Amino acid sequence: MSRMTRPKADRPPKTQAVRSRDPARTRADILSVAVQEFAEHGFHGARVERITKGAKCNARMIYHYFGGKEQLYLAALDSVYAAIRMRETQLCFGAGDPVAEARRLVEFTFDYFAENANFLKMIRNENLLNGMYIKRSKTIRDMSQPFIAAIGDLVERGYAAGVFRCRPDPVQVYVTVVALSAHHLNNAATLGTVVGQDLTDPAFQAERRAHAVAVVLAYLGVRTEN
Amino acid sequence: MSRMTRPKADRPPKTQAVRSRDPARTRADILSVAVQEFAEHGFHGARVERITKGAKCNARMIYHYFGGKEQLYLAALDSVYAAIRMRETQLCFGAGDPVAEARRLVEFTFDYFAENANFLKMIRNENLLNGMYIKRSKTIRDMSQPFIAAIGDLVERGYAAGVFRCRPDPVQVYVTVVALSAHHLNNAATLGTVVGQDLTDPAFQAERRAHAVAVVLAYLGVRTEN
DNA sequence: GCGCTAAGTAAATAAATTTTTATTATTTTG
DNA sequence: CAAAATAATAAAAATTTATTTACTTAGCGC
Repeated sequence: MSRMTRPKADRPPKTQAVRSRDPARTRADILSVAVQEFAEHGFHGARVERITKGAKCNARMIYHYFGGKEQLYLAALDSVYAAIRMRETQLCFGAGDPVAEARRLVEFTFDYFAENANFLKMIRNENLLNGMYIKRSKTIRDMSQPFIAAIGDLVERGYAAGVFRCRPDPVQVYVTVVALSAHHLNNAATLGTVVGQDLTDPAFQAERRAHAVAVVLAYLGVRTEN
Repeated sequence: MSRMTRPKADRPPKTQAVRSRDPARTRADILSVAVQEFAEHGFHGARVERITKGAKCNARMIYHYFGGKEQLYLAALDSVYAAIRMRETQLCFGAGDPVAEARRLVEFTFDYFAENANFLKMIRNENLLNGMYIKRSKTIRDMSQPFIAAIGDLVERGYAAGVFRCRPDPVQVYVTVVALSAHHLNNAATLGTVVGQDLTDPAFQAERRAHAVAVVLAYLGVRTEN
């Protein structure tokens, strides 16, 4: 009864932790949690309530900063693509031993997918939606062009040097590299059940990495007697 | 004339096409449409209303025959797995030229995925759900074991005969065959945007098929001078 | 300090989707 | 052929989920 700090007459004296005001941080928090949520559950499975819980903020903030669930999804998709684009520009292919470069190409792709699980998960969902949103994003469209061009160069150089024994379509090679690096992650649950192994196990992944490199090099006709 | 279909007095004389009673057909219709719906939109994106529309029946029927949306999803998943299991048992590997058999293995997998789009789509969604439901299905778990065992045999025979130059882990080979056959379909939307080609185009698919075979044979060390 | 703007909160609303209830009609069977 | 069983329908109810409204308050520039 005799509370020293008398609570508001018409409001329960909730000990609410008032979030300090920090627009940039709030926005970033929401986006970060949203990537996680959309990656984990897909667009339709994602719940804005879970996002607010995770970002420790109010649902209103999502509408304040992003406009709605859909726009938030788009922002999340853009953000994971921006991240990989940054990484891709860092490694510069073009010079050096074609065989070493080819190996590096596979290993980079493989490792990036393994380390950035959310990227593949976002993409898996985006494909479930038939690329509904990716088509809107101009920035995404032409981001991997240099990557594919680099593969084209690589193939030509390796063939000219006589270390590769074929000159395949760079697009096919690109798709193959990505497929070998991504499929076991994208389908870890079902494949794991079917083959009776845990595909997320580091030992399997290490084996898979070496296998992927071996497959690509063998296809290019590189001699690997060992 | 005594049986002139006189409309009920206390009910509007709606010209409703009364569905003839056929439990088996109704159930089958629902299941078939459900496979389509779940494949297209995933579990969370699927709408029971669309399923009833497609199956030309009432929502109540879904609960009548299956128990609910979740159980219907499980039935749909089982049904697509049952279909591929049936096909797999038909082609019997084991004898014959190892190289021809290996080629047949890749081509079968590739063609099955291409022709049965719903299978891959159901699986993609199931992985998005982290294999939540596949784990419950005992029948699915051990269905591909013979397939993998066949690959193991194939590898051994080919190696013994000297036509293969390595003896890889059958599981890795299996994952690779599936990856090469499935990834471009699973990611047609995003990959297509990124490489600027329509991956659903028959010409691309034909090229991809040949590529997949070439990659696997090259990896196994088969000489294909041509 | 003062007031204004925008960040933040709580709670209501609106919309959608799944699930049940109540009822009718058809087929099967004793 | 009557009665029981069950397939089918319409519509309501329950539930979940996204979005808005109305309001509060912190923090910044003056």
